[in-house]
Amino acid sequence: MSNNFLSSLNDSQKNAAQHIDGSLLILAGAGSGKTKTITTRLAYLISIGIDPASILTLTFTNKAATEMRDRAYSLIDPSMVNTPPLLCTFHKFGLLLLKFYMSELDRKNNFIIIDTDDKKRILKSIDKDLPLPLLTSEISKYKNSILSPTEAKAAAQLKLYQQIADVYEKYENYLQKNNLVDFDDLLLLPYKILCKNEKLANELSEKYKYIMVDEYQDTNELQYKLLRKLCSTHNNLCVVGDDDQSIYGWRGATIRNILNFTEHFENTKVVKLEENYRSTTTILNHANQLIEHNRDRLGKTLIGTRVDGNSVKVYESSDENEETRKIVEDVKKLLLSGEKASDIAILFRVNALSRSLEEGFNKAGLSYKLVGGMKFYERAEIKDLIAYFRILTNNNDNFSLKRIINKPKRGIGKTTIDKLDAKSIETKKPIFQLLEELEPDELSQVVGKKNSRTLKVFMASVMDLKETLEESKMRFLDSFEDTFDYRSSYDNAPDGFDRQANIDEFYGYIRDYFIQHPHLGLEDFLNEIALESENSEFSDDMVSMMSIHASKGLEYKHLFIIGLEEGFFPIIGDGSDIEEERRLGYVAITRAMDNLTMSFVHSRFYKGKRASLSKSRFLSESGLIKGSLTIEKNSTYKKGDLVKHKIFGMGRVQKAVKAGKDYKLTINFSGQRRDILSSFIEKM
DNA sequence: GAGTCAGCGGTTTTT
DNA sequence: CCGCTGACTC
Repeated sequence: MSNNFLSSLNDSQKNAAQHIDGSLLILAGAGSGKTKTITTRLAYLISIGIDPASILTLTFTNKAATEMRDRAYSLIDPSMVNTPPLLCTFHKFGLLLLKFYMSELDRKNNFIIIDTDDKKRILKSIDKDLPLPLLTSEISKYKNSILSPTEAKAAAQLKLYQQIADVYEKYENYLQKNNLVDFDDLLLLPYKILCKNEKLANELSEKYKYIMVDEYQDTNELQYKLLRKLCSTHNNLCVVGDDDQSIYGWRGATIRNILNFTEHFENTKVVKLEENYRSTTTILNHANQLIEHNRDRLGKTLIGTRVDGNSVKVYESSDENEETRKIVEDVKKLLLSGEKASDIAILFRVNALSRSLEEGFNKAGLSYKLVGGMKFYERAEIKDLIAYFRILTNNNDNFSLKRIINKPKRGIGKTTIDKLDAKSIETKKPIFQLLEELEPDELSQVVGKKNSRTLKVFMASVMDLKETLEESKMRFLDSFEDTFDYRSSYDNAPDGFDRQANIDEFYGYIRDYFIQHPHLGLEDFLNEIALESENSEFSDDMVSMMSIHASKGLEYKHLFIIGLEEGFFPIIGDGSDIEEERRLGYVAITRAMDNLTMSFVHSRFYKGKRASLSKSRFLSESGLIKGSLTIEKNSTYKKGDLVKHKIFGMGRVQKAVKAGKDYKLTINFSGQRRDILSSFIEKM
């Protein structure tokens, strides 16, 4: 094996890559060669004789896992490696553990993974009055804080939260009964198993002696605890992340994991990767200025390695049409000058802002791709097929059965389903079993004669299909269509063409899977795709449009960020976190390599109304425009407000006394107290 | 049970 | 403005 893979690293990168034992925190700024560093470390560990099977690398997305695997394998001489190191997403790792050790929780390992949509449907069926977004997020929070329904109930003070805890309990029972597992369970259940069986926990910890985690700033409480268990015998945990790029707080990630890493794990070595190889120094300069306004950070400044450029522009437009016109013009010029469309991207904080852009691009005849729309597996027709396949592998899956019991339409409506549900609860048997076991006249008593006949015919087809599946999984797909005519049910639908194309693609995909994995069955396929979001191919040469969240990890030579207006970016109001908004701004700016254009408008048409807007504070904070003019001068101040002074920098208000139009403020500037009039202060 | 229409609410997204 | 939900009719 060649060891010269280290030679292309800079000193800090090398320092991190050659670290062997003990905990390591790599603070990797945007564009600082993060992936290169940890893939090199992986190769390095193997090159010095550490058993690849003892190295575990965890990522968040399949995309990151694939990219890392590719890059790591290109560094390793495959002939040296017997077992490749395990490199996968957190959830995939959880799934593997559950497949092996589910019995520790007295559950069978033929469970089915449900997605967010399934979860919502189940919750809705348990309680249709409580607001669904609250329910889903609260239950997720409970699970991520390892709170059982009983504990959640005990902790609930308000009636609302008692109700939520109640639904949580029913939801958990439902999952257990149907042997379903949600995404949170893929982390929670392994954790429970490791808590329950200490011997096993130690064995696993011994097995995975070297653990690496990517994007550590996006881990949640549960992931941290799981990691703790896994490192309990060695403390060889290497995490990579950037506290300034933590943008998933709203879905449970806790930035504290990375901020407190050195306290969580003893004798941590910290390596900062601050050299940025991506952007011009001008761009970096503005990114740095912006993020400086945050308080909760470890503190790190990106150092440019590229030349300074005249590379940042601000566009001011009266409305979104003018904004679009300017961008379309710029994009046209870039393309004419020979730039590749795939080197150009437009980012926005809110997906709704893509509309006027899309119109403008269409009018101008420019092709574009909108990243992150409806996912393949979220399409109704695909979900229907998955539901069909699920009931074939898991008879307990009432939920999937109900989804397809009337698809294609066979005259079974809500009332009938309700009756079956009631009977299912009464007899404590899954609907599938009822339909199978009850004699036709018994079933008639539940749902009526006509429905009974329909359902019996339906069941006979399902059972036939099950048999075919056992005999030959390849023949099964044809039999499926022959029996249920699912594809042809879209023959005359208005959007039938697209849907049938999706169905064909899906069938093709399954066939391919069966060919690739002759020893694996339908059940394996289902669990595989549950964790998979399609990686849209980046081969098309088109201009990309996407949310800032979707842009994470990507880079573009020419970047436009639109919608820099208060309310759109940053979003303000409850549930929004200004520091996280600012990190989003930082992520957005640091996607740009050569040219960056930031755009704001005076008014925008949104939610059916035209709203007048003021420019984003981020424009002044990043030093792109002279600020203060648009900052509200007569706003009120109170204790705890974050403020900024031209000379003294950022501080927090300790006391505010009204003095005429102004306030007299006592401000704490990093330990230094000063009294300053509010007219000299910018509110953050 | 299936199709139609008013009314409501509408950050960010991966697994 | 646009898409989804739920009440209402055939």
